[in-house]
Amino acid sequence: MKDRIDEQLHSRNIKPTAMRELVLKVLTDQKTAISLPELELKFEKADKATLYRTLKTFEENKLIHSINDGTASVKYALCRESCECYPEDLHVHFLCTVCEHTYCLNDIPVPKINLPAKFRLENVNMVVKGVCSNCYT
Amino acid sequence: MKDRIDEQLHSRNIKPTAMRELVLKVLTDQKTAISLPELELKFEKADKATLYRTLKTFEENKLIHSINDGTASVKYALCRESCECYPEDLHVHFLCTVCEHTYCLNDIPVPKINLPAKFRLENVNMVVKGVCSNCYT
DNA sequence: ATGCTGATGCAACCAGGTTGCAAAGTTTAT
DNA sequence: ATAAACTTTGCAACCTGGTTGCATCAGCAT
Ligand SMILES: [Mn+2]
Ligand SMILES: [Mn+2]
Ligand SMILES: [Zn+2]
Ligand SMILES: [Zn+2]
Repeated sequence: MKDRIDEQLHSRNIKPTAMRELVLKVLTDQKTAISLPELELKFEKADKATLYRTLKTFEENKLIHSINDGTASVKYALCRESCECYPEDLHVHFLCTVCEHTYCLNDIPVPKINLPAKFRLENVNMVVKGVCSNCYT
Repeated sequence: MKDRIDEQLHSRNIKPTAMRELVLKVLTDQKTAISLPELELKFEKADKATLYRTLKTFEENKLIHSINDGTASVKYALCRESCECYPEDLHVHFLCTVCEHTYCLNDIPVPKINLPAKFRLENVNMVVKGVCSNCYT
């Protein structure tokens, strides 16, 4: 288990500290994306700033990606093994208005957009809001 | 001028107060979307809470729509005359990473997405980040 | 004029995010 | 082995955008 975690960290050139292993473990166990405040709650006693910087490190090294779902807090989720966060790697996200969970729709790539002349695309954030299958009536 | 403004307010069932006229005037003159903090700066002396509530009223009545571009602050821009903010009315937004302006790409509708089974779509926020034509090198 | 309703202004508050700095831990050089 | 250099952590403080409670004010109906 720990081996697998450390391997993941190593593959993204992140030094495996105790804190980082714990955070990555939490992220791995998540089925939906998690925010910094939510992450704090996963620990008995953990420093917000450290978690914040851990997430930043993870994101900079493309171990995780951030999602702006329009709620108060940014969510984070693991990148796939092969992900380099290029526009063509991106997928759609889904925010359920009932359970408030944010899903990575890994199988749904962000559609290609034809921008006006002389607009250069670098990144895309596409979030669909609605009701998820768990909350479906 | 004022006639036009009041007409717009009236068409969305918003009582035309002095404050609202001023705010709508600012929004009309904007070429790019504007945030609450930016809106505050447009006035010599204006109350944040009032502006906040004005924007909320405008949004609830579909005179404006909000844009979550991933920056610290939510942006607002006028809806088109015919807009009812249904999913099929939505367009793509563009955040320039150089000038930091957020554009409504009114001519680019948000592409239709096929969600997984039993996911119901209610709304979509699609923001492209990159370099705009003004900042294009 | 009087009273009702909604809009405004002010102040205080809240939460997420961010930073400075010193202590602790790790790596590298001598 | 020891010291120096660098990285990570923990704590506290701070900033900012957003939000709310409440008293006052303006407009409209009676
Ligand atoms: Mn995702
Ligand atoms: Mn728009
Ligand atoms: Zn749900
Ligand atoms: Zn630009």
